[in-house]
Amino acid sequence: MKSPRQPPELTEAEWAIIKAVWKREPCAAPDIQEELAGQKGWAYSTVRTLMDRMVRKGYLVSEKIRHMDLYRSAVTPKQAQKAELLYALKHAFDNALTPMVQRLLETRELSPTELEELETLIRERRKQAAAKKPERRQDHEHLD
Amino acid sequence: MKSPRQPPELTEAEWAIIKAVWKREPCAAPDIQEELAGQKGWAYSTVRTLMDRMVRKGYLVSEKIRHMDLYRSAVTPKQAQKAELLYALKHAFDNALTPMVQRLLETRELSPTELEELETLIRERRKQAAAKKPERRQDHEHLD
DNA sequence: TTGACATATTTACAGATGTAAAGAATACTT
DNA sequence: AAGTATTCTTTACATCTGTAAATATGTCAA
Repeated sequence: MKSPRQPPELTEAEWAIIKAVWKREPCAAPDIQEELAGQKGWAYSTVRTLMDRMVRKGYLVSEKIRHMDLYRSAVTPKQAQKAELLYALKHAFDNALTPMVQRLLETRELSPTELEELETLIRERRKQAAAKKPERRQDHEHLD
Repeated sequence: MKSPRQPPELTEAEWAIIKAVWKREPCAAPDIQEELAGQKGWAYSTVRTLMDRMVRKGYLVSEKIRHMDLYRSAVTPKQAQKAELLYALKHAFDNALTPMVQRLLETRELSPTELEELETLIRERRKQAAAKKPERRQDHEHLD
């Protein structure tokens, strides 16, 4: 037996699908087929199969409206992104966050703007952390 | 046909293997089997199969020394980490780096130390970038 | 040389994934 | 009502992954 990449752990094809769903939900399979026709050129049945499998996995939900199946996402972008990051963090970096960011910075040339954004990001965090210093953290707005 | 997650794109099992190889290379399959016996409890033949597949995929190389097969990694940790990051960056974040870091910061509670490390990291980068400002970038020590 | 080990090779098999054709059902148009 | 377009359902199949038993083969100690 295998432990399938925990909660949302998407494959490349699944990422394509769910991104299209996020963009147009609630939506029918043919919508997604069209949406992806350009990049993927998948046949309707392909898209459909993928979507139904994703329903079984809990990434999407579908409900039948008369003759049609309507799909919606069952995970938010946030959740899916987080899962992807956790996967990388765990396997490629043994959960060490700093090295991960470091490698990320080396991964491609950053524009001054990006660097600035990042610095601001971190500084904000630091301010926050400092502010709520005396608190027993563990539960914040982690409702995603 | 399918485009297999470009260059090094490792599965969970493969990550386990290659990390063990990095730790002990050059090494024989039984070494790795032992090394992972604890966490994974894989049979020798399992480890062996995985390793040989990884050779075919170009993640490892092996050479026969008399009666034994010696394995080495064919990709560096850096390369593998980078590939993993690129995968996440591309699929989960549409190549937008800042959002990725942002999500990463929300992904778990960061210690003040970590935050400080991160800030330093970015500041260093910024300094570098500023220094070599007038250069036509595109080619640095990106030999990984 | 004969076992006993250590190591390698072959073969298997279930489940996941990528991809889709063909056939069935429903709805829309004229 | 018949034909056409739309959507769904079934079935298929190759490849990849996780997992390993069984078998063979080379090595070394007695």
